[in-house]
Amino acid sequence: MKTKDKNIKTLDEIKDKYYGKPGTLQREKLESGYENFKVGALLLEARLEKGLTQEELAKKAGTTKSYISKIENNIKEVRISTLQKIIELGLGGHLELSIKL
Amino acid sequence: MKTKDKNIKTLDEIKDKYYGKPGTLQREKLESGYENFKVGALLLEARLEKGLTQEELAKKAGTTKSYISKIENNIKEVRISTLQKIIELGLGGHLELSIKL
DNA sequence: CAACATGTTTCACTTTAGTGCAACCGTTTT
DNA sequence: AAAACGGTTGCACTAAAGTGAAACATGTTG
Repeated sequence: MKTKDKNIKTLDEIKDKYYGKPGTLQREKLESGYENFKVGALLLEARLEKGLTQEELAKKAGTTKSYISKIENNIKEVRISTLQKIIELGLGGHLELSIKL
Repeated sequence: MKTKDKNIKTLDEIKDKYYGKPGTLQREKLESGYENFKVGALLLEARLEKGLTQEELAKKAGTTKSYISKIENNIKEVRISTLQKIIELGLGGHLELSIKL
């Protein structure tokens, strides 16, 4: 890829590559945050906004790029505390949770 | 306790009991959603708003009251997908996630 | 094309969430 | 004061997250 060039290498290009063109099922899921499918997309987007590679994020968060990859591709479920840790340490942000009834 | 009397047996009374009077450290953490401490409080509040007992929630969500108790008391970490399941099946609501950078 | 960067995948190993059940503790209720 | 209700705690089991490291795919750059 090559996302180092100051963040914006267009998030949409990334989405196209990872989730298909707009209109496809996967892309719709990404956009609407369907089920836990959202988790990977959420982290991916946040990471790209920070202009970090998986490896950089992993190092800061105290984990490995392979694990980050698995989260972003929704291959592994993730604990809330783990996601929080990655976001806080790796991205300097924080996770917000809320229950809508 | 006795929360069946049409939902509101004052949420604040519950908070007092579980997290101490306003001003204490635990209560502050609850109110401000500090770290993963928030997860238990979040579920507790949502459940009380629906006027359900742990057992009723557990049954709907397909789990046990002991597990619900452990989540509410932050004794066990919880996966995002698991929390989603409990909220959707048990409370008829949904979990919202967002990353603040 | 060779070297490099980024991300994916596999394998193996340790820890822990998820689950069930049973016993227990305080409060209410009868 | 015994039974019922709501919640907590303990133990044991198994499925999967969490972790590391290495190999691989692919695109990019010198």
